[in-house]
Order: sequence, then structure tokens, then C-alpha cells
Amino acid sequence: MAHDHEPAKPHRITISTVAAALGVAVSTVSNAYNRPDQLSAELRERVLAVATELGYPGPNPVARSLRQQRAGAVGVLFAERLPYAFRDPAVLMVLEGIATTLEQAGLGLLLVPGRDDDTTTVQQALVDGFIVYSMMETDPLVQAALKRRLPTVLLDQPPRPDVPSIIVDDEAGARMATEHLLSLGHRQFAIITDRLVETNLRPSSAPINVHDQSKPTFFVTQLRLQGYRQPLEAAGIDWRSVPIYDCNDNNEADGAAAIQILLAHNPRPTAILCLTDRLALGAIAGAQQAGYQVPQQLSIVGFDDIPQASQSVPSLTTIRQDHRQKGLSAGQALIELLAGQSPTSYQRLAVELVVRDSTAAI
Amino acid sequence: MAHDHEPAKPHRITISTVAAALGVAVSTVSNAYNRPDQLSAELRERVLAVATELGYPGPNPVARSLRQQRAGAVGVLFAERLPYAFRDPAVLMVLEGIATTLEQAGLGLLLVPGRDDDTTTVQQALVDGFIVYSMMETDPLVQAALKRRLPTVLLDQPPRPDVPSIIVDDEAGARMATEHLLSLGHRQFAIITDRLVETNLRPSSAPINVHDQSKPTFFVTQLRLQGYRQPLEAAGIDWRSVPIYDCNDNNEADGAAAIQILLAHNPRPTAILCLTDRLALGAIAGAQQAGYQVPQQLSIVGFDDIPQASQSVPSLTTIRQDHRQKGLSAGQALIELLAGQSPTSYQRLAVELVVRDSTAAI
DNA sequence: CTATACTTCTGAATCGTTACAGAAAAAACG
DNA sequence: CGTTTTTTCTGTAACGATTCAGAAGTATAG
Repeated sequence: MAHDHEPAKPHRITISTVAAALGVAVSTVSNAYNRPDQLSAELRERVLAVATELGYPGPNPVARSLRQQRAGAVGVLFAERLPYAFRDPAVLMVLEGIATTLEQAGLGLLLVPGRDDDTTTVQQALVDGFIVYSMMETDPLVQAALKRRLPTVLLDQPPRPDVPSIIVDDEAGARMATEHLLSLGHRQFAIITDRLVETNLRPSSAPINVHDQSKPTFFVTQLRLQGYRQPLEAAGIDWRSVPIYDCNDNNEADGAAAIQILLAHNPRPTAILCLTDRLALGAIAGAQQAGYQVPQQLSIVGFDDIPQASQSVPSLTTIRQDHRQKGLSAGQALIELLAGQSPTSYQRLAVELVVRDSTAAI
Repeated sequence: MAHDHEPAKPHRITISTVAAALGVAVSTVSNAYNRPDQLSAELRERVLAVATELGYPGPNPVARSLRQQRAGAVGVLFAERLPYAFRDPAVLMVLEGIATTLEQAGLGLLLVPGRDDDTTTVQQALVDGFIVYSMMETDPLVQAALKRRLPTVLLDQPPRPDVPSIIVDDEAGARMATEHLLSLGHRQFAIITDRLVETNLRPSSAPINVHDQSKPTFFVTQLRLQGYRQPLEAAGIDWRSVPIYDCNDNNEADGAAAIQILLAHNPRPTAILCLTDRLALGAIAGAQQAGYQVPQQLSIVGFDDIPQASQSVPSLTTIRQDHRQKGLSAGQALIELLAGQSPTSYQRLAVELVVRDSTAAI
């Protein structure tokens, strides 16, 4: 045997290769791996020995999954190109929460790539369920995921019947931010958002009026804008007069660029509501660069309370939400769903105003 | 019993349910989904219509995977508990690089959870290949992954024959850091590392001498320590006299704690070599807190050049490596492997000394 | 009108397991 | 020593698709 010429059998080694080599039934080999109590220890060892000798890589997980009707992984759908997920601090905290619960349940976390024209990746993802996180409701990937009819949890998405949703009280948060600024005496507001209008539809880089568009946008964006609007109008400020600058992307550089334009606006705003902390941190930097004092001349409020918010100079007044908890709740809900239980179909997480040094009385 | 009406059979809807409903062959239904050119447009539409009417979720991906012998996803194995991966800036850049290449190839990224005693998650992961990143070589998860005999790429791991490896020239980087400090005239060195000794084996929290252990540790840890040692010995400094503080974890708090102990050491070190930027940033903060001036009284060098390194005060002198490129290369190599090509079996990425403000002449 | 070439559709084999009912062998029992 | 129980092992039917050779039917050509 040792001197045999390698016939280089390109044939695949499966459970039945091993069974044949030993002259036992395939079910015996299967049992050797999965039910040690179903065969004698002696035979089991022989099976395992022959298996390694033949280079058998162990039971094929795909075949096992087919038979057992479970994939052992959960798919996460996310609005952005995959790599972006690893760059945004808020997103990362959410993913961390999701990962924590999944790990405890022994489930893998599959990040599904999304070229939005092509839904095959979603259709073919080997998962037991989905967490759909902050996608445009109209995104074909969302439709594709729902069509799979797998246990699914929506996170930062417009709720749908029959699908558990976890959302944050973004609207209340935005109200709190606005009321805070109003209470400081501000009357001239401006807003920095991102991707209010899809990039390819965007008319120009100038601030746009929110009324000019009712295109699809992100759910949380809608909620936050609505939360800004209400107290402003209650304070007698014309919503249509509030300039809104729509960035291409959620990052500091875009926030810095936005503030330049808004500071040139007449009347010059004294209070800036930013839809995210990253935009707000960029706005602070941009304003300072342009020679403005924050908060003496300009108050800026963010949203999310990412770790960097407390590090900046001045530190950022913002709305705190528990990102990690958001992920934990989503993961938990999905795990319950997978276990055949029915989790609360709608969870709303609270937010909190964190007053720091980027806001001051006018 | 009398009025026991049959509730609609909760029977699963498969391709053959649809075929039966239409009175066509299953292969026809399959073709309707996968080979539109193989049947008339009219029939195809009828198939699809009936399918949605029956609530058919589309071809089962697991069955398809079994037949087609591909999972459409790549597994990433990482040393830490899953959630940690989302917290470490350096790791995130690597993951971003990996995700970028995988997305382009339309592959999913499966984060495999690792309870180290239990390898079933690795054995059962539905993937076409693995990227093994910065794991202890002795970790059973690594063994389990290799046993799968899938295309695999090693990243920051000791190279193995027949498995493409991508590593960073950590040793050279550590040498550069050390030589930089030596050239500034430093003679009293100390080192801050983490997890040199497994947590449960750790004797105490006091600095330990590296000679006292030859336990398994991380590959890059070994390389970096070796890189520190060589120039020190060349400069006539007794390696055994260099205190090494071994933290429980790679984070700022542990770095800050470590520096307190080291500053109490006699003779007091003037130059601190940190195995990571996070430890170094913690060390700077800790030293300042204890009333020491960095770099006037104490020079500190990090490793990795994470984004935060340039933001700290003083900014951190460190060794830069291209984390994103590391991920890109690993992803690329794996994709080539999956395509049946054979990528270069060994890639070593260069590093670079970045001198900032945390180091000065003694 | 026959021969040839397309279209359109079908049937059976295959992917690699696990689950389950039951056969064979061994052990325990009265 | 026959009978029952327990331990081991086996054979086969799912699991849900895709693939591919070829059957029927239809159009094109000669």
C-alpha cells in the first residue's frame, strides 16, 4: 500500500467513499461523526482513522444543511456598499450588538454584498434569517429578502405587518435637539443631512428645499427631519425658509463642506441641526476653519452620540441612542423568531439629549 | 372529530409543488428561474405567476449550493470573540479590505463565531473558502478550518506549506521603531504587549520577563518582540533587563495601567515600545495623568498607525502598515484560489516608520 | 413532401448528507 | 435454554434543487 503509485483519483471523497473503504454503511460513518453513542467506540475510531487517512474533510456542511434545514447563519443587509459598514462608528456598534447575540447562539454573521441592480446575492444567501438594517424601503434587495420568507427583523426601517421591527425614537430625538436650540434663543436654523435625494437624481450641490422632493429616502432621515420641523413650526419659524444642505455621503468632509455653504446663506444661521454626528463634527471643523467660534457664534447639534462626539473640541451636543442595544435587540428578536417564538413585533428604543459644549445661547 | 376540517397543509412549497400545480416538469420550473432562454416567454411568465401565487420563495439556495458545489461566501476566522472585531480600528481596516474584494466578486463575508472549545461552527460554515486572520496557531479553530480542505489564505499567521500567506514585515517595523529610539539616545527601554501569555496562565500583573515563557502566542507578537530585541542587543543592552508588561487585552485602558507600573520600575525607562497603537495611546494618557511630559520625559512608540494615532496630543510616532491593503491582498489571493489559479504563495507587505511628536531625544 | 434544424419541454441522475425503521448480534433474564 | 432486552449496525427515503441527454413539436430548407 505504501508503495502504490498515486492514481491521482480526482474523485471527490465523500461519506460513501469512507463507508466503502471500510465496508460499512454510510449511515454508520455519519453516526461516527454525529452520534457517537450509536456505534461502538472501537468502530468509531476506525471510521475516523480511515477518514483522515483518505483525507475526508468531514461531512459536507451544505448537504447537512439541506437535510437539516438550517444554515447556522444570519444574513445582514445594509444600505451601503459592504466596506462602508466597517467605517461608520454608529453602524459598527450596531453590528457589534448583533454579533454578540449571534455568537451566543452559535450563529454566523453573513454580510451580504449588495449591488443594488442584482439581487442574486440575497436570493442565494445561505442563511436562516435576515436582519434588514437601514435600507431604502424601495431597495430591491429588501424586496428580495422578504420574498425569501425567512424569519426577518427590520432595524431602522419602516415597520411592516408580520415582520418584527426595532426602531429608535428618532423623531423625539430630533425634537429634543431642536427644542434645546430654541430654548437657547436661536431663531436662524439650518439643517445638514445626507442622501436625502439619491445621488444620481441630485439637482445641484446647493442647499435644497425639502419640499422640492418627496423621493424615497432613508426612514431615519424622514423621522429626524420631521422631528426638527415640528418644534420649529410650533415656534413660528417657517419650515420652508430653513435651508437644508444635502450631502452626498455621511462623513466629516461632507459636513465641513456643507457648513461653508450654509454660513454664506442670508440670513446666516446661528443653529445647525445635523442628521449625524459625523456631519456635525465635520461642520464644527469647517466652521472653525472658516474663522467662526463654536459655540459662541454658531451652535451645532449632532445625532447618534458616537464615541468621537465627546472627544472633539468643543465636545458635541448630540442625541444619544444605544446603538449596541439596538443590535442586541435585533439579534435577540431574530433568534426568538428562529426558535419559533414570536418576539414583540415592535420595539421602540428611547433617546436622550446630551448637552455638551457645541451649543450655547445666542 | 365530525367537523374536523383539514387545515391547509403546512407542507413546504418547493419547486415540485409549483411544477405539479402547473402540470409541467420540475426542470421547467428550474429553467424559468435560471435559464429563461430554455422555455417560451409565455410559459415562463405563467410559472412565475403561479410561483408567487403559491408563495414559493424561489429556489432553495442550500439545495442549489449542494448541486452547484459553491456557497457564494467566504468565512473569516478571527482570534477574538466576534464582537471585538468591530471595535479594533486596525482590524476594521483589514476587514474593510477583505470586504471590498469579496463584494466585487459577489461573495458574502461570513464571520464565523468561535467558542474555542467548540469547532462545529467552523466545520459547518457554509463557505467556499477561509481567511484565517491573526489566530493563535494552536487554536483548534484553525485546525478545523484547514481540515475542511477548502481554499484558504493565512493572514498574520505563521506560514504553512501549500497555503498562501500574507504577512506584514512586523519584525522590520519593530526594528525601525527601536532604532529610532536608540538614535535619539535612549538606553532605558520598556515594552508593553498584550496577551503574551494566555490570560488563564498569567502569573501576576507585574511585568514579566519574556524569557519566563515560551507559551503559544500570536505570530505578530513574536515577530515584533524579536524586532525589538535585535537592535537593543546590538546596542549592548541586556534583553533580559528590559521590563515587559503583558496586558490582558489590547486597549487604551490596559495601556494606561501598564505605564503606571513601568514608570515605577527602577531604573525608570525613558523609552516605551508598545506592540499596538491602542496600548501606546493609553500609555501616553496614563503617563500624562501621572504627571509625566511626553515626549520630554518619556518617548513612546506605537505600532499600526491607526487613524487615532495622528489625532492624539502629542501625536504618536508609530509604524505604519497598510491594513486595508492587507485585507485586499488576502481577499484577492482567496479569489484567485477559488478561480483555480495559484496566487503567489507568500506575500510580505512593507512597513514604514512615521515619526510624530511622542518621541524626542533624551 | 422529406430532411434538417431549431424550440420547447421532460425524466432521470446527481449533489452529500441525515433520519428512521428495522435487521443482526450480543447481553441479560428467568 | 428459550425469551426478552439492549447494543450495533444497515438500507433507504428524504432534503430541494440543477444538469443534460433526448423526446416532441414546429419552423426552414431543399
